[in-house]
Amino acid sequence: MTVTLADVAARAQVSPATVSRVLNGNYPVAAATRERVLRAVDDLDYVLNGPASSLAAATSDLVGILVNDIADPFFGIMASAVQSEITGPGGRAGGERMAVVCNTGGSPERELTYLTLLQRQRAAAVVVTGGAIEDATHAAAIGRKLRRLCDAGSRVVLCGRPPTGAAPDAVALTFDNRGGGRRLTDHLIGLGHRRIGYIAGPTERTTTRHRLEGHQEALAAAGVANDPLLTLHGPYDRRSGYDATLELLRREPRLTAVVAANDTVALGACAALRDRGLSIPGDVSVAGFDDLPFSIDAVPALTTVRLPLYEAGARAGRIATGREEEPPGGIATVHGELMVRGSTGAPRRH
Amino acid sequence: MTVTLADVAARAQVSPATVSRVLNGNYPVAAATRERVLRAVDDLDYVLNGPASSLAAATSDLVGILVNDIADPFFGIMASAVQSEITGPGGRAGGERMAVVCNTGGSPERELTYLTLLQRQRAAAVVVTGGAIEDATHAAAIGRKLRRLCDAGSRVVLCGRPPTGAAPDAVALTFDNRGGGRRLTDHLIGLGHRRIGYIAGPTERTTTRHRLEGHQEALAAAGVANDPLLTLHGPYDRRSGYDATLELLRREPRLTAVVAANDTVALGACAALRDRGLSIPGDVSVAGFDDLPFSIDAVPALTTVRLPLYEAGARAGRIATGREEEPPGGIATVHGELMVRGSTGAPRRH
DNA sequence: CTGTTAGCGCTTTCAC
DNA sequence: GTGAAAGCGCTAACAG
Repeated sequence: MTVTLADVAARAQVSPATVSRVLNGNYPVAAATRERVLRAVDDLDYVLNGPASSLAAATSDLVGILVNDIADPFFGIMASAVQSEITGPGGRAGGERMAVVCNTGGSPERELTYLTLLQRQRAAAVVVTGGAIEDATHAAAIGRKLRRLCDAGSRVVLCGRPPTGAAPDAVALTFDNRGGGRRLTDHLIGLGHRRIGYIAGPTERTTTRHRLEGHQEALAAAGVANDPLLTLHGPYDRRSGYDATLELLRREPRLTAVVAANDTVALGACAALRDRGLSIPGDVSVAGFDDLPFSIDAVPALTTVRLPLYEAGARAGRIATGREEEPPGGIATVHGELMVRGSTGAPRRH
Repeated sequence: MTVTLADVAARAQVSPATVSRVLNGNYPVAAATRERVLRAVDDLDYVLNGPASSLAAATSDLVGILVNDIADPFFGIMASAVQSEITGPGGRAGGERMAVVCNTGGSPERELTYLTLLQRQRAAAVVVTGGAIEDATHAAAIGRKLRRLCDAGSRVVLCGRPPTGAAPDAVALTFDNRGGGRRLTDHLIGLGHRRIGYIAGPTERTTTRHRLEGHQEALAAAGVANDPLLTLHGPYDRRSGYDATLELLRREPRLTAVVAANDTVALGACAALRDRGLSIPGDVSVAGFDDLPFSIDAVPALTTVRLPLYEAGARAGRIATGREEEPPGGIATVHGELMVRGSTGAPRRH
């Protein structure tokens, strides 16, 4: 029924081994023979059987990419970058590696499931993006899984996630969330703000904690009291920013600035302020994090911390496929850049 | 070295066949035996070898999703929806199917490459999202490839792309781009606009053509001349909207409205108008297409055509995995909804 | 440079 | 309800 490598061999009048060698291009074959084989492949519309090939060779051309939410450009950009870098020479079968993008929804269970599935597929590499869950049990389980993946021969790269002690072989490209958060709030304090609301991400995530810690560090350094009432937690979505902003306004009418966990949340904050008839930054300044493409189009344009998501993803992809050397110690920190734009300004006078 | 099914069988004191049956859960096995096997699996940290399993069973649990640009929420939303629906009962090995998201960058070559790769992996299903290239040669090549995939047993679903004559077995969920474009321009004409610029997408794509045709249909119906100078083509990005808007303003100073090929392009148009000191919609109205999440946060909020991307993707995922019946004739049209918001209004008086 | 020969680890009839 | 055995289609030594 379906045409196999043996059929191609028969038609090209060579042995199956030769066909395999031509297809994988990793072994010297006479030009004439190669021609004949290639023609036979073409004539028969032959397509290599991936599972059979992976089984025999004990590796696959699949590269897993774990993301929290593929519909969020934060992850989309990284995934796209990883993918653009994993193709090319180095793999089997013409270097055509395939990206398997897995949507975990931020759930540790799904994260584990996908890691198992990738191990099952004998993935050549796995890139895990985004912050980690801080729950000790889950963290340990995921660490163990990552280590098993490494042991099984998959390369593991964390992109935007702190290193896991449990998986020492995994390379980590960590975002400097703390430093970025620090600089952002430093900027606001420099403008004269003192009553600053903070809309944090979901609890129990490293990204959330680090950004928040940076914020608090800045407050402390400036001698500004850290009023716990001014910090709210919520998911990384617009709604959370909207609701939290209204709540902050209720709790502290003298609020002059809102720092959001990321740009999407900041957009929600802006919407809430507009709906309340408050001007940005005249009445309240707003700042985000990440510098996603839409942030420049907010009105006024969003002050934020630019994370080089594409560059980080690309690097992760290269490391995952052995096209770039690992950073020393297997860990590299990726820094963000403060982008001061129209959404922040001096606080209003009373 | 690595633990195999035979190891599990030995430890559970059963035959490999039995272990396989337990793992696949598609065959009666005594409860006690199952328990023993499951324990052995756990004890040994056994993970099924996917390639071996796929080879023996002649199918895989991989579902391919082709997108033009994973960093674009338009595709991210559909991909996420497809993925959320492909897991669950029906597949082998506990129903855990894996999504393979492939970024084609809109290039027909890459599209073909990925389809081949998916065929090589013996993908259980393939969902192709986004508009098709209109070039006859490429269209035919892709049609042939899709048909071969169908023949090889993969289910093929087109999501947001017109049906391909070449692959009659493929199910198509088509977006009503023409109708949406028509309603959008009808709306502007209803407001009194006559000099309307149109920033179309890249040439040679069905999505571009259909949206544009809808626009022209509306002009014709209202007896408004279709000035070819007022239609510009460009990629689906912000930059294109920005540049094209400046060009339109140059070509036609009396311009009172700009219709963009999608929301991202519309955002670029808004930016250009702002930079020129023109107010929206006071001086110029702007409309987009798709209703991506950020569109509501544009200032003023963007008038656009909402496409139910998530719903369409979810349906595609269900059909791809046999959890929902195909639409009659294998074709269904997905309609958009006109969302009138602040970015469109009556034209200014001269 | 090319052919021969064993498997890779699993599924699946076919018996029992 | 369970086991034995025969491949699935390919790759990788090993010869030549």
